[in-house]
Amino acid sequence: MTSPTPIRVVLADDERMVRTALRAILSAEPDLEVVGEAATGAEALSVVRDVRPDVVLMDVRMPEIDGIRATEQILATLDEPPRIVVVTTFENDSYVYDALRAGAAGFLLKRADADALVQAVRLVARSDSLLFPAAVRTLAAEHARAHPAPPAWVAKLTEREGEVLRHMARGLTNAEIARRMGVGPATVKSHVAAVLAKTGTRDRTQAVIAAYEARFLNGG
Amino acid sequence: MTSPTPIRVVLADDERMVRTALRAILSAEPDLEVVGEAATGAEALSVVRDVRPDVVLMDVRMPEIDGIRATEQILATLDEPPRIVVVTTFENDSYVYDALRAGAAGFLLKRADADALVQAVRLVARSDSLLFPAAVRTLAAEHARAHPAPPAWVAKLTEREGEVLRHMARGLTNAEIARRMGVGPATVKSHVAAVLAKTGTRDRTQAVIAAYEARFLNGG
DNA sequence: CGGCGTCTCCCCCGTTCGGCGGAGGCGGAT
DNA sequence: ATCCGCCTCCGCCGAACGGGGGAGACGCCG
Repeated sequence: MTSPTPIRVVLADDERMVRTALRAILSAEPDLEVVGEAATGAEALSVVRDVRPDVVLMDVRMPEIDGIRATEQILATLDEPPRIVVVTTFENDSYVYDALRAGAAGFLLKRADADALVQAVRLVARSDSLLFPAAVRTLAAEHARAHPAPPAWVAKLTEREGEVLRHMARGLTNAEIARRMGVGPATVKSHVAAVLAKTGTRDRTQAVIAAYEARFLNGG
Repeated sequence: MTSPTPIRVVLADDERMVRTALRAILSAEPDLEVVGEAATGAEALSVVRDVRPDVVLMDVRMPEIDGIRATEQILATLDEPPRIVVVTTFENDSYVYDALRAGAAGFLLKRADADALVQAVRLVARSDSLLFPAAVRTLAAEHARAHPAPPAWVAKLTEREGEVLRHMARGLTNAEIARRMGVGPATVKSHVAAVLAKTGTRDRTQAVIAAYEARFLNGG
């Protein structure tokens, strides 16, 4: 059942102890072979280019180039790139998203036990026919589309104008906004006019549209 | 390295041949044991309740109760539920999302080779410390928020009313909408009134808000 | 001190909007 | 043949809206 040629693995982590531990775990398996190590993202790039491994265990936090960027560059520059498993200590969500978007084949926590580690390596080496393959990428892409950079006018709104826009985006009239904010209707009119000017819109409807497009509303 | 007690697996698929094939593959591994089979979602539920497996390979399409619902119910009703791997022929995105949302531990294509299959079973049995665990759930949750069920009023809008609402949501006035649609302003007024009535809103701004909240606009 | 931005409020004016009721034509369903 | 839904349009009215211009108060900063 064991394949004739072992799975060639490169370890990229700035801490020597981590590399040593990983090497010890992987070397105990006859079908796995650690063929290189790197302590920085840049080093990882050149090592991978030289030894052409099947799998890379890539730490996120590393000097010079972090693991995410190293992953991107490896996948972008090599013809038949290795499968890359991003390794980190904490399951920071944005790391996971970044790793997915960068094209990593998997995401592994350092607290994972030895058995999970070796099975992860075998798994990613075997291709992505398993466990949320391509679809996970589309999820990550969707996540990226869901968090675009906000337009410039958002920062230019004063606090009061922002409040008014929020109320406008809830469908309130000027009079209602005035009541809720404890000011006169004329004041609200002024704020609305300022909002229209800064958003480059001509009426409250267009302003609300702009607010939605800019994802100006936090809840919703 | 092999654990003393084998991993207990239940197969749920309405096609006998698939079950036989899976059983053949899994039985060849000393650390895996097929302890039950089910041909329907309902059957899967009772079998799992009886034999208490570690892992369930669950087909999506099944009579009576589909695999997704069966997964939901198993996870909801059992105290220490098994890890469930959803199996299907095509990598339909919505299936993947549904599986994730239902709480499945993995997603497997039927075209996956035997080795990938057994490693998948071993992997999910070993817990989710690996390959996009909890974070994948949050992604799925985000996807669910991004694609909620549209409100009832969407279906009740006539074609013309829908067009008008789209134009309203682009910030056009009644007169502009009338020009673009090649009708009189009075006609647009009628359509707008109908839209307001059916959406339960009192002015165009609130209607546009409703359109955005309902994701009535396809692009954007 | 003197500008500057912000928040507050005022008046006037024309436009737009939304609510009301009505009407005719057209096509599908019963 | 009749009803019903949809699309098309009409007039009238009050309310809300947006533009214009202005003004006083406050605080910040150079």
